[in-house]
Amino acid sequence: MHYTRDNMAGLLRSHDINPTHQRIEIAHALFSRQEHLSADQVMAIVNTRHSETSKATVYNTLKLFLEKGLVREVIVDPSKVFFDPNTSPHHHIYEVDTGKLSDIDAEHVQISGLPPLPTGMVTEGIDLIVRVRRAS
Amino acid sequence: MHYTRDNMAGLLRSHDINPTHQRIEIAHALFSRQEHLSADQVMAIVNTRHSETSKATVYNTLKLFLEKGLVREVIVDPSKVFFDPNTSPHHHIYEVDTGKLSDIDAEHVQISGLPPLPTGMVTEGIDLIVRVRRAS
DNA sequence: ACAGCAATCTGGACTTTGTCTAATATCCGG
DNA sequence: CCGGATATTAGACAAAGTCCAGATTGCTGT
Repeated sequence: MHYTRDNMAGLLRSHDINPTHQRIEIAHALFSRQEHLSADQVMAIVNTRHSETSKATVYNTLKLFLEKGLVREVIVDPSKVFFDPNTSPHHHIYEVDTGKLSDIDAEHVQISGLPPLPTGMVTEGIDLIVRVRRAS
Repeated sequence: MHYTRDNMAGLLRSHDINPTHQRIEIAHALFSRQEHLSADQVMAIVNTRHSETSKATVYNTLKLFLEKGLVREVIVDPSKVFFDPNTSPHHHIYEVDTGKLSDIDAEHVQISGLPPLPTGMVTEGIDLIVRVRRAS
């Protein structure tokens, strides 16, 4: 299945998002690349094409996608948030010197021995980040 | 053992840090509380006392402490970095609605099944963050 | 077609966190 | 007490993100 703009409209609708021109472009930027992009990068990509999309819209749209479960937020760099079109359970490897971020499939990763949560709390998600750097 | 300012001087020296007045105050803020503090919070605490410490010094000092292994950085909130005086291996629970951050001792937590690292890479650290919220 | 209305988009001002710089202050050895 | 290295400072700056009031878009019913 390819990530055409038409398919993006369907994807948005299936997540209860009104598929506007700008939203389709932003979704396309994320899904056609299958990469982790910052808001900045999304804006740059979307604005190399014909139509201009404002900063406010990029941020609003990414937040909307997040709420609707279309993308995931990855917080590894203190200076910017990355948005991840892969919402299946997985973890991340972060190369601290280059900023490169890649996925680890959660399928074979086992985390055991976590203490019980405080009462009345539910888990929203577990983020596992392996920070690596080039051996010196 | 109490976290007096005198003991802070020793702690700093043992980490190869010249114990100046400002550095002692900042270390004291972190270690006497044993809490996760942001740069902002550190500055607020340090400046309620007699002496004023500039923003630049607070940031410089926290970065220095980080390099010297005196504190650890915790990246869970896109808008600010927390500094953790606990450098022993441990993980974190983050309450997404309140911003409260607490420790999970790593002793009994087992993480298995991680894939091999790309060649030439070494692990700098593994961050495990359990994001929780009040059940609704 | 088109008036009315809700949803969306926009530029730009604003906030916050953090960095940088050049000048000043402090400390220490001789 | 001089001189150099180390530390601190105020304030300008940068980057990410938020907010708002006004303009656009795209339905809906007639």
